[in-house]
Amino acid sequence: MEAFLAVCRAIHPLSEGLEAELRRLARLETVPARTALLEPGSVAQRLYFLETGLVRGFYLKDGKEVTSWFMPEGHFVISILSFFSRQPSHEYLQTLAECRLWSLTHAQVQGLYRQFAEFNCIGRVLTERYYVLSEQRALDLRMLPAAERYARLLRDFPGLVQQVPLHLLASHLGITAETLSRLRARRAG
Amino acid sequence: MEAFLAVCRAIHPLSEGLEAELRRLARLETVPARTALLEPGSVAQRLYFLETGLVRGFYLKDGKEVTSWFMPEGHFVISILSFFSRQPSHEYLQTLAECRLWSLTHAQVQGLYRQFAEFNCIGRVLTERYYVLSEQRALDLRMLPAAERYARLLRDFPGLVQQVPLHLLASHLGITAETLSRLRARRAG
DNA sequence: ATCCGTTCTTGATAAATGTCAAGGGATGCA
DNA sequence: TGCATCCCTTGACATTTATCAAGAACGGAT
Repeated sequence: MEAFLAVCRAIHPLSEGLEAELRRLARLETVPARTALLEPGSVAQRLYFLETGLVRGFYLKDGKEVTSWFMPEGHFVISILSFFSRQPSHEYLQTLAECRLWSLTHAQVQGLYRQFAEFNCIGRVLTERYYVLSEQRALDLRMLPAAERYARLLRDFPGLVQQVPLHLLASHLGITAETLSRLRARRAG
Repeated sequence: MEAFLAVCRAIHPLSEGLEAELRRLARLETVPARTALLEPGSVAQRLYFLETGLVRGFYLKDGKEVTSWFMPEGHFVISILSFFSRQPSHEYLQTLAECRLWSLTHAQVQGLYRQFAEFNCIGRVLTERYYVLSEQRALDLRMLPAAERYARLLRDFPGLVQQVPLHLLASHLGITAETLSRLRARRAG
């Protein structure tokens, strides 16, 4: 809870009322690895803050899983498309390790926006921040060769290679597990 | 100007003070086709609202232009990465037709956020909205075959094919002009 | 200790797409 | 009118990556 509040506070001071509401509304849950936080067909109802653990988002393409992102602890976790557009998701959210999660419902978040003007500033800055990360990911996927994308993933998420199986990394990089395996063999990395 | 204000008003009512400031600060310019609004190396200083015309964003990859997006009239136009992260851009913004543009500097936008709490709500909702569009684009690029991406581009931007040369469309779809040409020959579209 | 499933690697082959090159057709300008 | 340029198409070929298949290495469960 403190980590979550600290992220908000770093953007804009929290009024007493807002902090109290956040503490009152936020729900804590601890879930084991390989738990689904969201499944296709349902509308994303909760905004999660990942205190500890690791989460990924993925889609199915021709029956196979394509990992769209990984999110480490200290970050917010949602399906952007479903949570913001209020449409049924095509995306899965899944824990990759035991996770400690704080969450608010979509309705609660909207209520906080109405009740506390300052919360709009926090929401705006957070949205901008994750938008930038998302654009950078999309750009990398588009502009860099697979080997370089792998190198950056290693740089940006050291330890991820130890935590998740290779085929998840491969699908995130936009290549098959076989291609990634050969890539590593060539570069001895 | 009215189109710009209408988009804002549809999200949150504008106080007299905010509307007056927007009218006072916003700068109008009319520029011919093929004008650069942003070039690599400089930090994006302005947030544009495109009243009429057509704009694209593109990068250079191995010396060749890769179009990352097109934006039609009635929309906001910025380099997300440069404007939000305040880093020198790698992206070009370029008009594809004569454009009528209203714009605010980054400093002006930040000032409005500080001065008018309601503006944070507008900024938040707009950021969410474009974030969703960006995610959907990235997802399409990743999950759909090239032919389907082309079909959707035709659907989402009817008229674009008449306005811009084929190789711009191709690079936006993530394929070469030759491949797109063959694709159209096969499907007779 | 053994069995079983998962992960990772490697090889052979196929499919998709890129690259290079050439040519036709439209457009604008001298 | 003629020329230059740009746009689009098509062909031949190279390259990249996927697909299919097999097997080795590892760990957990019984």
